[in-house]
Amino acid sequence: MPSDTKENYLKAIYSLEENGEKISLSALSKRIDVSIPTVNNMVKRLQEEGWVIYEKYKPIILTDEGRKVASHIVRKHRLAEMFLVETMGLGWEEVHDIAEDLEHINSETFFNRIDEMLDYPKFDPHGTPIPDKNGKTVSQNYESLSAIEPGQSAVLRALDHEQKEFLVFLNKKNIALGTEIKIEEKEPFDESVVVAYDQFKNVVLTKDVCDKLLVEKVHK
Amino acid sequence: MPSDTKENYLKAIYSLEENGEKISLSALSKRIDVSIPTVNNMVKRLQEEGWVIYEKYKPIILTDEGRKVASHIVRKHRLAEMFLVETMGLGWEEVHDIAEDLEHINSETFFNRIDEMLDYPKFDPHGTPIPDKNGKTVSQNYESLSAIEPGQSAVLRALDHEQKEFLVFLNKKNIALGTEIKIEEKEPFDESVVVAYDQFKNVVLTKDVCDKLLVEKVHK
DNA sequence: ACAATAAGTTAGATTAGCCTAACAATAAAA
DNA sequence: TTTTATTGTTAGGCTAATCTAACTTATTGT
Ligand SMILES: [Mn+2]
Ligand SMILES: [Mn+2]
Ligand SMILES: [Mn+2]
Ligand SMILES: [Mn+2]
Repeated sequence: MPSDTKENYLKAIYSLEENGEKISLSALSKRIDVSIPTVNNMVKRLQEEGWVIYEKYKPIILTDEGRKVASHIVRKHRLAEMFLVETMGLGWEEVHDIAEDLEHINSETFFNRIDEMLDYPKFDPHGTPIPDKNGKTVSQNYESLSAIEPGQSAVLRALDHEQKEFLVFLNKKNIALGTEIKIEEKEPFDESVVVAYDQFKNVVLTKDVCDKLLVEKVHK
Repeated sequence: MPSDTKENYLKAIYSLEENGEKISLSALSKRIDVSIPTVNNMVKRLQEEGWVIYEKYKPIILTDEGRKVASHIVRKHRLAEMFLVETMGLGWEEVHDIAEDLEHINSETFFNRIDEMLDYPKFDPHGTPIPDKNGKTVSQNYESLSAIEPGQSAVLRALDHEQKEFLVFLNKKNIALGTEIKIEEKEPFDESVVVAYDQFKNVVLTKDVCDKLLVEKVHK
């Protein structure tokens, strides 16, 4: 088993892969906030231990073993987040940091029980899919709210960032997963939109926000 | 804040102090399973950082700050154990190892919520007191089952060891906290006892086991 | 095609936490 | 009171994970 540190590297590679971003040393360096030489050195070690494949100046690839470990960490992270929200009643904005620690807990018993108590959830509190024990995730086919045309409605299904500030912002606006949002108007100048949802009308959302809201179009 | 490693040293010193054992480098070394020179070196560092007081060839003492940190770790450990048993339904024999990891989680929110969900428990699943936020513990005044005379009864209140094998043994014997045990007979030769409890009669317990069962005498 | 920029590499160093081997001090036993 | 056993100390070394400074290779824009 790799150390917690190595688990974090594998997880970071896995996430970049999940988002279709290119996996360079510098991308990794930014993601885990560590100097490039450090990443360079660590990736070599991960390679020696069979978790990744890396050649000078080429992108980093997870081996099957590496992907298995990484998906297991991600699974534990997302199960933990779900547990913290559903069973313990914490807010979706406060669970990520705690899950960063919980994901490294090494106990099948603990996570099996969480999985069972939550009735085998497929998504975490931010709508992100939870990998199963074999690392498989249900594919999600959402589009960004920015892609929805005026007059159309869409249901919020997931977020593509889980920064505390963003989640607190959504709380303040009373937007949650499942909220049906109607695009009333689009301002061409700054690409902001006017939306309506639940009892709220004429709410303005910037493009930055819309980009991060992953929705499913409503066909009426 | 000290590192997880340092937290473990402080916790070990705290536990030895709690059991009234003398706190030497070699005792610590055995407790945390690390060489004596390593402990020696670490204790010096803990001293520099103000967590302990140590002079060559003298016993180690926690500073107020050190005791505060240590009791907080112990609090988190025991709260975690209680949560794993009471809320998650794990057995008292499987929670210690998981709690060894959970105790280092750094989230007031997480542990406050656990404390709240458990309705502010005073004892962990093994009957050991949980320090409050100020490090205070309710004093327990139990005696070992070995000290109970034939004909007398006593209620099991706590254990002074929580090795998995011991707890599994107690499960097999159907002995739990709260079980009222009557001493029927004492064998002088090997100090084993014959006891009765619930529907069970003529159960033989060795002195080794009785020593570890902390009870409260029943006055009838 | 070439200069500028971005990305990756190498070397050398540091800190935390651990070890063993050899030695010194204290406490316990004879 | 010596001897023996326990306990503590010092010295020297190791690995994991990090850093900065200086340099090299690749990519990009003109
Ligand atoms: Mn998260
Ligand atoms: Mn999440
Ligand atoms: Mn425990
Ligand atoms: Mn316990």
